[in-house]
Order: sequence, then C-alpha cells, then structure tokens
Amino acid sequence: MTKYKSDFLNVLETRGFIHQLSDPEGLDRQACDGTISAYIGFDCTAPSLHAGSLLPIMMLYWLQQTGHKPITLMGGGTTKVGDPSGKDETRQLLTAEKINENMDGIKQVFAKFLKFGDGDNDAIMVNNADWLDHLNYIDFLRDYGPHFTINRMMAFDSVKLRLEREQPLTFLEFNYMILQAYDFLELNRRTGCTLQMGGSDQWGNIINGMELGRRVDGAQLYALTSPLLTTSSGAKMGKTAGGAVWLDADMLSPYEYWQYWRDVEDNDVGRFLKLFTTLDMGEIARLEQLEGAEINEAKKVLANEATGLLHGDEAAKQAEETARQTFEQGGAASGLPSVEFDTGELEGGMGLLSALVTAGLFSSNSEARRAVQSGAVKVNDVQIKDFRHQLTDSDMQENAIKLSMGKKKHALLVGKQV
RNA sequence: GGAGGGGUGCCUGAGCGGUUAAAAGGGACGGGCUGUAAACCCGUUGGCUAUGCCUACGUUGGUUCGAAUCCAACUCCCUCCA
Repeated sequence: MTKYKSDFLNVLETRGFIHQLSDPEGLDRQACDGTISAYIGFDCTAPSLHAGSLLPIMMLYWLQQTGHKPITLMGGGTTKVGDPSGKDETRQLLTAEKINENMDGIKQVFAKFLKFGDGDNDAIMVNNADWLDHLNYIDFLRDYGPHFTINRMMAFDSVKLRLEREQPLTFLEFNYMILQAYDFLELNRRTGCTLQMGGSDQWGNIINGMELGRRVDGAQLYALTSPLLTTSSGAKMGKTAGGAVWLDADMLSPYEYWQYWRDVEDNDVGRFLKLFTTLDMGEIARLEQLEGAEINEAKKVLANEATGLLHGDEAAKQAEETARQTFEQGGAASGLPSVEFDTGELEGGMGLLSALVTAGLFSSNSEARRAVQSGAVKVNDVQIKDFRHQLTDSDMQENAIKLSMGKKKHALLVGKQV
C-alpha cells in the first residue's frame, strides 16, 4: 500500500497526516524496531485548545495506538516569548499567571485522547518552563549560540516574511526558534524522545532542533509535519461565526461542536473523516462514495465520531438526537442551548428583542431588531417580523419558548418560577 | 540622541473643515436557491426607552457657528541615520 513498513507511518500516511518528513526510511526503521517517543508542543495562549489543534492531537493518538509513546509539551516557557511563525505582528505578551491558567484548561483535553501513565507507551506531559525558566543566559549562549548562525536564521520563513513586509520582529521573538530547538534537545536527553511533530508552519523550527541535537549530542532526530489544514474554500480550520471551535465543553457545548462537523463542506468530508475520526479506511472509503444529498449521512457520521472522541459517545448521541428533532422534525428539542428566565416577566408581555438577547442569540437589541426586520427570527417556529412583538404565557410550550435565528441557531428560554 | 512617516469601525484601507455613523474591499451574519453543502444573487454589519437621542476616527486640551479633518502637548508604532 504505502512505502512504509511501520504501522505508525502507514496509518499517518494513508490518513493524510504527513506533509514533510525528514528521513522517511530512518524513522520507518526506528518505528519498526522498537518504541519511539515523539512530542508536539502546544501553545498556552488561550484557555482551551480549538479545532485547529485537533490535528496534532490526532497524530499523538495514532502514535500511541500504534504502540509508541506520545509526549505533550506545554509551552509554559516558550509562550512567554511568542512564536513569530505565520504572524504579521508581534503577539501580545501574556503574564505568567495567565499562561499557567491557560495550561490548566488545555491539559483536560489531552486526557480524552491519550492514556497517561508510567507504562512504556503511556503518554506523558511536560512543561518547557521547567528547563527554560532557569537557563543561565551566558552559559546558554556559550553552549548553544555557536550552533546557530544569523545567516541561517535570517533565511527562515518566519523571519524573512517579517523583514520583507517591513514588519517589526523583536529580538525576543527572534530567539523563539532557538528555544524551541533547545526543547527538542532537552527532551531527547530527558526522555529519549527522537521525533518532533507539528504543523507545516513548524518545519523550520523542528529542523533547527534536529540539527542542534545532531551537532551537540550527535543524536539522530526526526521531523514530521502535517499539512496546514484549511477548508476547501480556503478558510482556516476551527473558526466559525461565534468564534473559535473550542474543545472545552464549557466554552462550546457538545451540541454546537457536533453542528460544526455536521456543517463542513462537501469537499472536506472524506479528508476530515480520515483525519478526525478513527473509523477504518474501508468504512471511510464507502462513505466517500456518497454523493448529492446522501453525503449528509457521511457528515452525520463525521459529526458523531468527532464529537464522540472528544465528549464521549453519549454526548454525541444526544447532540445527534437534538439535531434530528430540531432540523428534521422542526420541534423544540430539549438538548438545545437553553437559558432560564423568570416566567413572571411574561405577565403583561415580554419584549421579543430582550428575549432574544437573553437567550444569547444576539448581543444587542439593535442587532436583534435588524434580524427580526429581515425575517430571520422565529418564535416556536413561527416567523415574527414585528420587533415590538410581545411574548406572553401563550407562547410557552412545555414550559419553554423556542427562539430561532436563521435556520441553524436555536435556543430555548426555559421558564423558572421565582 | 537626530530626521522623517503614521495611529480611522471586526480587519485592510479611503477621507484631510460642514452633504461622514464615516467610501471601497474582505470577513461575518441574515434572506433566496439547496441537501442543516459549495458556488451564485439580494440584504445587514456602533448603541439606545428610537421619525429622535447618545457614543465613535490614539489621549488631553485649543481654534471654529461647526473638527476624523486645523493647532498644541502627550503617548504608542514604523523607517532611515548615529
């Protein structure tokens, strides 16, 4: 099938995870001969990871499934510096407290995909602040500075891009690649890790670490990157109307997460099934054959599988059921995002606009009013175009009012006696 | 330290005394078509107790009947020189 002998590279290859690989034969042999440890670094710039990080997480998942050891590296130290790759502007510096806070949130997610522990191929988590925070400047410069030339550093895309666009690149950021390179070396020393994976934008950084390891310790290290993931229409993964597609259930409900996968473009379905589900390739091939309206079945499978991996099968089923009731029957499913309100407000009529804002469908009355006027709003599935409309007791159905914005966004106002 | 350029709405970016809630594009959202796609077409895109009011063009003052537009100070950023 593929040119690889090892399960690990075979799986990654057939599922479309591999973009660049530094030494295919060498790594393949390593993976066949024994257990390899590989790491991926994660930023701590947000309190939760989003769908964009799912790809690297899945790589670690397959790494473990094929018998190897995943290492998740939290960028507690490097986040203090900020990766300039792919950024036009200097990132805002985060405080140490904020970084730690974010790190706590991010940790939760990994446990759902990886098995942590002390076993041979159990995953471990490390924080590069552990070694970066205590570096001695002069010692560090003397030990590792000679292995980097400015000439080469200038040639890196992340640097070149800034210079060409005449955007500032601070010395702080300029150092980022050195620190990341050092991470690789340090991890190799500490845990025997020999492979670093990451998005294609990390290629340069990873190569740096590889070379540093070779020069300093004579270690044979490997680099593997995944393709930069965009949707067929070119948009970045993981962003949606309401913001990022967070992996934390508190920041994005399983139902909304399910909807995200349900709504992917036709052209992405096959690719996403391979990348974000664990279905076997035969099943995926079958789903890929579906065309026209039938492709919706494949999308549901995608949504179920992806949601199941993250939030559990139970949550996935619920989300599917909620979606089925909402879209296919037009009913008010209980699993919709719901907000409690005081039923006393209905006496004498409750303004439609404020109800919509309360339900979280709009952020301001004006925004809600415009939407009502353009016919986007429905109350219990009946379109209302008068923004002065008042909701009353008679709108309550089974102790809730279903409010809709457009075809896809629904919310329930659930009555609460006070 | 010296010289120049610049800070406009979610983003890019026009405007350079009144007709500016601020061109244009992007993005986003809504409607139509569909399959809860894509593409395409149309609309919306500061807030409010709404034929009116308030807030907004880095900050603070000033000139003026009137300022995003002129002046001053401050501040932040960029480029070049030392």
